[in-house]
Amino acid sequence: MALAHSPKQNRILAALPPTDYARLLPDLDLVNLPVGEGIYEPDIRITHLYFPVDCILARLYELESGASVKTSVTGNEGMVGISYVLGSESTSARTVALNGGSAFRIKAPLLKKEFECGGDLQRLLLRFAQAMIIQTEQVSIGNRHHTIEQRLCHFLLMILDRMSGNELHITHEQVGIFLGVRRESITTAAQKLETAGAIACRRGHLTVVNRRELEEIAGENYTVVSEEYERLQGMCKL
Amino acid sequence: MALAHSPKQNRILAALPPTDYARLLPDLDLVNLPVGEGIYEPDIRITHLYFPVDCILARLYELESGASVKTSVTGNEGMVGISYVLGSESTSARTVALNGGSAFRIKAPLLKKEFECGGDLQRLLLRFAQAMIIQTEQVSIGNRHHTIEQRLCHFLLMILDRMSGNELHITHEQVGIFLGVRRESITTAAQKLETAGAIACRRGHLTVVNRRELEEIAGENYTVVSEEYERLQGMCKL
DNA sequence: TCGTCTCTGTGCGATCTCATACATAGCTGT
DNA sequence: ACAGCTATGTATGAGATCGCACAGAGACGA
Repeated sequence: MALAHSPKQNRILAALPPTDYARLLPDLDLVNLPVGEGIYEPDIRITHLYFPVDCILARLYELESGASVKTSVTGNEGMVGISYVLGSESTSARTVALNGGSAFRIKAPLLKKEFECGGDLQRLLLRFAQAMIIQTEQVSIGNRHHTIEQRLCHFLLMILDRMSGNELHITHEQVGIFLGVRRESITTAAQKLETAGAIACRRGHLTVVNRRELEEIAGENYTVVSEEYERLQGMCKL
Repeated sequence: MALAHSPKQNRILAALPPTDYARLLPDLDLVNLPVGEGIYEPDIRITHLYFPVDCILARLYELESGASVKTSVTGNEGMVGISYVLGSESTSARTVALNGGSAFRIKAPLLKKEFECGGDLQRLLLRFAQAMIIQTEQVSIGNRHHTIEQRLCHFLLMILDRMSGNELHITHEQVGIFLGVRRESITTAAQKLETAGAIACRRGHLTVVNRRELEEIAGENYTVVSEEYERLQGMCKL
């Protein structure tokens, strides 16, 4: 059900034929992205693309009112900056590191050129774009029809699928920013999940102790996304 | 601000170089899609792709609970079934005709083959995919942070941009299905918009009489999407 | 013209979430 | 150990939306 976490390499890069990978390698820089680091800012030209290795990045919208909401998260199953490849040189969302870690960085035009060659890289990136659309849609559905508790479960599962271990270093406040709700609502929802035996909270930490329970509460919504990502993952295993 | 409606042809097809278009032409069937027609159903293999000419198609999710919500709409600025091109042979959403009309239909593998040649068609379709991501994200933001009244405005604007004329044949009930809210909520929201002089309602009809007012109420949300589509449209004018 | 069906309008209590305010608890550095 | 800061817990009233119930109004065929 979950993406198996394969540490220390990005899956798309790992799935490339050796010759393709070798051609990219000289242009790939391994960089460290600390938690909270802003990768892209609204309407600022995209210059580099990122292949997460063990970090998790989130696409975050901030409204004029101060309200915010994440639309998708990406770990080592994908690439950040896909919109550049699709033909947009900037977007109106921020991209921030939800979980710190390393990523391979490459100059955007270089990767786009490789993409346009139409080989496995293209195939993998398009597949990832599709998975991202599905994820974004599921978040949208959740925003409309699910309770905060359910959305919290979904959010935790998405993160869990993209990290090793089961302990998150994150505050209720930060979770609230991503889900677009108040900190107090997260506190309340987290308490319910704690009572249900799904998670354990400590100041600034959140540990998932019963993944199955989270899936139960999240409901059908999570299944759809994970299935789409499994198909993507299947390709990466080629 | 709005996509200018250019009747009787799909914009992506119109933007293709004559030779590319000529190559596709024999495989393009002009078909009529009546209102409510289901183009794709969940988990059913996609066999054909559609280039709307004067119909509007919506991507609609239906939950087990019976709740529903649309995630994006597509008119003659795009293609329906983009997920196939991106590598998914089915999706878990339905696609339905929100507004009846004609569309060019083509066998999916044929179009994909042409896409893989990497010319202008690829460039245009990727750009459209990007615009669709932005649209989906904006819908998601609205689902989280906007009132029903605002979302109704956004919805009407998205449709208005994709049709000729300003009168929609649609019931409150149907609008409710797309926005994922009760029929009564649409009635109430529509009344407010009518009082504000933005729209006029008759049984089964909804006429936009003051577009500017709708934009005003919809707020920043609409601007972002329309800007992205303007960029796409800019490419189609090439 | 009448009856029927669909669409629209309205009211009411329940629920979820918000905004605000304030209290407590856990780190951290001196 | 203590002060100060940050994170978490709790309470209250307001607002948006829901679910349900029912009333009127427009279309349409018998």
